[in-house]
Amino acid sequence: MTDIDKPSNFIQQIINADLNAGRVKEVVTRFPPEPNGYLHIGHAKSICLNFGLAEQFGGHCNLRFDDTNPEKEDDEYVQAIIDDVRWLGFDWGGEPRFASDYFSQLYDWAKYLVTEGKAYICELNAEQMREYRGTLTEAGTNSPYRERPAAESLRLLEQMKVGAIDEGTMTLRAKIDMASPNINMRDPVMYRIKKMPHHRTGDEWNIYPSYDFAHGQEDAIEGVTHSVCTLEFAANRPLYEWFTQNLPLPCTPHQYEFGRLNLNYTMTSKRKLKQLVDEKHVDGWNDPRMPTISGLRRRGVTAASLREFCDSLAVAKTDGIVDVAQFEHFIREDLNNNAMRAMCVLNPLKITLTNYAEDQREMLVAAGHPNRDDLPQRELPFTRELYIDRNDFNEDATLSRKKFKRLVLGDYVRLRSGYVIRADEALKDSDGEIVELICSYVPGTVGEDPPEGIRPRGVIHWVSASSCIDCDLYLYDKLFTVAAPDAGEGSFLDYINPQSLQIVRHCKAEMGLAAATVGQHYQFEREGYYCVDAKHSSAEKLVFNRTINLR
RNA sequence: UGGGGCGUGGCCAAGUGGUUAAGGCAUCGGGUUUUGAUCCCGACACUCGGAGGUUCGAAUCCUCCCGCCCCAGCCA
Repeated sequence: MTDIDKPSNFIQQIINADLNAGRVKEVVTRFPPEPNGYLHIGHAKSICLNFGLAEQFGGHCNLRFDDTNPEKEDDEYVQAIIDDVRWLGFDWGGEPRFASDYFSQLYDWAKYLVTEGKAYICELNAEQMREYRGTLTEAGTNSPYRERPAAESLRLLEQMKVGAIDEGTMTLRAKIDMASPNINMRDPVMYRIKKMPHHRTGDEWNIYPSYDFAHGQEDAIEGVTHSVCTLEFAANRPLYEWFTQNLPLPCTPHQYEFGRLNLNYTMTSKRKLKQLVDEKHVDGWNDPRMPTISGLRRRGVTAASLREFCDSLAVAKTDGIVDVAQFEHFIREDLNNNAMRAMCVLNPLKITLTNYAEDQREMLVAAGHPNRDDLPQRELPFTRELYIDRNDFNEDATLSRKKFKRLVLGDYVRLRSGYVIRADEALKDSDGEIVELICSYVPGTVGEDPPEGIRPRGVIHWVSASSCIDCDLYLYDKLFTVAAPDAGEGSFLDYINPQSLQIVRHCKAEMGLAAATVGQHYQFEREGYYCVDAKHSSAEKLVFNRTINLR
C-alpha cells in the first residue's frame, strides 16, 4: 500500500482516500480497448492515466480487450494495440486479458439474475423496443414479456445460446425500471443474438453480452479497484453499479469518469479514422498524418514526448479542446534535447569555391549536438564544390542584414561547422535561372572568427557535392484545414488538407546519414526534425519523414 | 424537454472561505547564439459564465438565470 504525497487530480485524491481508509489495499486499474481499430492520441491519455495510477500507487494495470462484439473486432487490431501500448513504455505483466475469456462466467451470472427474477427474455424487436423505451421526457412502457416465468426465460436463453433462435427476435434484458429518468436503466439489453464467429471464441457462442452487462463484471473478475473511463459513460454508472450490486461478485469495483482528450485540427473518432483508411484518404492506419499512435510513431514522434504531453494534461471533468501547439511543444522539447544534428539541403544550388583546390578535401568535424558531448561527432567532407539551399541565396545585395541573414552577392556567410565564404558571381541559364554560384572561401575560419572587417551575415547549412547522399523528404502538414473538422455541417472529408503531404525528391544529405535507421531521430539543422520512414525507405532510396519543423 | 456533467486570460489549467488569482502552451518585447533553433530575461485576468444573497472577508457557501457537453444502439 502506497500513497502519493500530493494528489494532483481528483482520481488520485479518491485513491488516496480509499487507501488511507483501508477500503483498498492494492490499486488495480485497467486499460480496456475494444479491438475494432487502432489506438489514437486520445487513448494515449487514458493509457498514461491508467498505467500511471497503478505505477504511482504501487499497484497493477491490466490490458484488457473488451471484445464483446464480433461484428467489429479483429485480431489485427489486437496485435496493433499490444504493440502500441508496449511502445509507449507500459507493461501489464503476463498476458493481456480478454472479455471473451469471461463469457461463460458472464453467462452464469446472467442465469443467476433470471433466477432471481431480475432479468427476462424479451421478444420485442429493435423497433418495438425503441417504442417501448419512451423518450427523454416520457417514461417507457413495460415489455409484455417482462413477467415471463424464470424457468421459461432460462430455457429460451439456452436456446439463444445454442443458435436455435433467429437474430433480432429475442434479447435478455435486465428488469430494472422502465420509468427511470435515466434511459440506461429502462430494462437494458444484457445479451443479444449474433450468429457470427468471434475472433477468439469462434462459433462457440451465438449470443454476446452487451457492454453494460460485461464491463463491471470484467472489472470485478480482475479485482479492478478503480475503473476509470471517459465522461460519456457517466450515465452508465448507475447501471454499472446495479449489476455489481445485484450479482455475487468477488469484489465491488467503482467507476470514475474523466474528460477525454480533444485536440484541434485533429480527429479522434475511431469510426472516422477507419473511414479515412478504408476510403484511402491516407496511407493506412499508420500514415504519418494520422493521430494514431502508430501514425505518430512512424511520423517520428517519440514515446517520451507523447507521455510527457499526456502527463501534462489535466485529469478533470471538463471537456476542453487542447491546442495542438501544446502537443507540438513536447515533441520539439524531446527532439531538441535528444536528436542528433545533421545537414540536408532540400533545394540544392551548386556552389564552386574558386580559391579551393580541385583535388583538395578536408574532413571537418561537427558536433552531434550543440550542447551534448555524449553524442558522437560527425565528419563532414569539405570540397571545392558544395550544395547550399537556393533559398539561402539572394542576388539582391541591398537586402538588410537583419532581414536576410543569408548569402547575397558580394557578402559573407558562415557555412555551418565550416568556413566562411563569399558569393562572387551567379551563373544563369538562358532563362535567367541561377544554375551555379561562384564563391570564394576565407581560409582559417573553421572554428575561428574571420579576420577584422569580415562579418558573415549568418549561418547556412551545406553539403559536399561530391560526398553526399541523395534522399527524398516527405513533408507533412495538418491533415485538416480547420480547427474542428468534426463539427459544423458537412463532412470532415471536405476539410482534408490537400497539401498535407509534400514530397521533395533528390535532396542532398550529409554522408553520415547513409547509416540512418528506422527509430533514430535527427534534426536537419535549420530545417526541422526528421526520421527514416519505415515504409518507403530502402537501401536504394533513403526516405525521411519530417516529424515537425523548427519554430 | 427528463436525467447526468461542466463553465477561471487566445488554449489547457491550479485553486477545497483570508494567496499580489499558480503553472504550461500561444502571443509580444529584449539579451545570448557558428541552427532566424535552443537558452535567458520581461510583458500578458482589479478578476473567476451572469445577477442577487450569506460573511469582517467569496473563484471558493446559498438562490435564480445563461451557455456548452453526454444519454432515447440488440455499439463501446
